[in-house]
Amino acid sequence: MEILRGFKDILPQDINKWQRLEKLARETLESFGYKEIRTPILEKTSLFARGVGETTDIVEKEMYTFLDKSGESVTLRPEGTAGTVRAFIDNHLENYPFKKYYYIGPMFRYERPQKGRLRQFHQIGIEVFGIDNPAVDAEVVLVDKIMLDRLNISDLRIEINNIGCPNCRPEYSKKLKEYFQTHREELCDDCKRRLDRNPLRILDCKNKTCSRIAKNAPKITEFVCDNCKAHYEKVKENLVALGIDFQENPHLVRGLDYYTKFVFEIITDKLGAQGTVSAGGRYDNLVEQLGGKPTSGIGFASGCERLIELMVYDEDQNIDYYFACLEDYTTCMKLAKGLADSLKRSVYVEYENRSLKSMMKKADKMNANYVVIYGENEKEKGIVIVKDMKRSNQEEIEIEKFLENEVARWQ
RNA sequence: GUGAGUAUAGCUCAGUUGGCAGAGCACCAGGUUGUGGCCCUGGGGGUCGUGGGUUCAAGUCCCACUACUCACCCCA
Repeated sequence: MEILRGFKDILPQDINKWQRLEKLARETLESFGYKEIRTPILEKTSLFARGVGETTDIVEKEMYTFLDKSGESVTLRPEGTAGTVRAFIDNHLENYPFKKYYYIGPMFRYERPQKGRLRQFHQIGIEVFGIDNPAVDAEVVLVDKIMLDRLNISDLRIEINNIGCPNCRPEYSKKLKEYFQTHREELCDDCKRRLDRNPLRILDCKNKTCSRIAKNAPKITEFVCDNCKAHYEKVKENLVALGIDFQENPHLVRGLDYYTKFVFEIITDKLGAQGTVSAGGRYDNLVEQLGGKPTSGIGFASGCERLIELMVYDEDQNIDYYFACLEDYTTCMKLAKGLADSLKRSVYVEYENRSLKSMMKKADKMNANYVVIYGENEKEKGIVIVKDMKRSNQEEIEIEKFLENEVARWQ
């Protein structure tokens, strides 16, 4: 039996990184008033088709979609926003005072695996509902940035852009199409296809000829409506006020249809081709599009696997007490129980019949702070030996005073 | 979906012009009687990714398949 392609076990050896990532992310997001929301991993296919966009690559060719036993088409979530919006509408969260949410969990996309790209991957994301104020756009970037700082991830750059709204983007899209149409023959095959479907994506093409042509393409800033323009300018002002460095990238576009106005990406060049660590933006029409009352929205999503590759930290895996039992396991268990239960210390009782030497070796490998030795000699004398592995010394303690003695040690 | 590279022990990898399957790390056991790290000695572990083919003989050469890695694409 082998694991599915593009899927990965997260092993005990690596779990410290994951738990640290989740802990620091939660602390950061909760300190800014975000509440966790947990939505199902499986949703109706139509949610993503309508939310993410029928013509996006995600919906067209990357979703894990199948029929359930009732014949309903269901899909493993490829991203977190659609489900969160659905939950917001379904549960009438517009009447709940907290409108800022975060999620952590697995997402699924059927893509060819490569560095920083898996078929099951994990995202940490936030969503803010019902706040039009451009100040909150800046807050979203700030929260993302602080989270990354706390994870000790550096050398990142923030790129932003204004991609307009349904009032102004179609006009820009049309102009862009006209422009690229005149260079049609020079474009790569992918871009020829994009010309009809989503000309904005040509701006993002890495093909040399395409990007050269794109350089002289009409700029979206010349077409955005006054509303979008004013919003974007305010976001920038707030970012500057918060001391967040950013670059404007007029070629930054998003692959999901729901984005409007302000979009951003946080990028590293340490991860090869998949350098986007975090990305997000505003989606002012999505709630309405999915059947809710007109409600604005903004959020971001971060790729956990990518964050983990970039996290810098000192690993410190250990246990507090290793119990080297030479015969009387019952007594060892009772002693260990006291430590774990009342003192909240991590304990490991050795149940394998090993030599003392091999137990000492194992305790060393587990990076135990203390080894409690209890064998025939100790039993006769009514004591236990507690060895301090870091200082390499040991003491004999009367068995009745053991817990008391250890309580004192940790005070 | 496309391209390139890789596939030998739990891990990282050697393996000459085809001729008995190797190292380091990890694991286990010893190095006097019940004490870790360093060192020394020994041990267990491999259908050489899978299936064909060439050959007296294939880890090695040929073909197919599969998986992994990176890149395209796409995105977090």
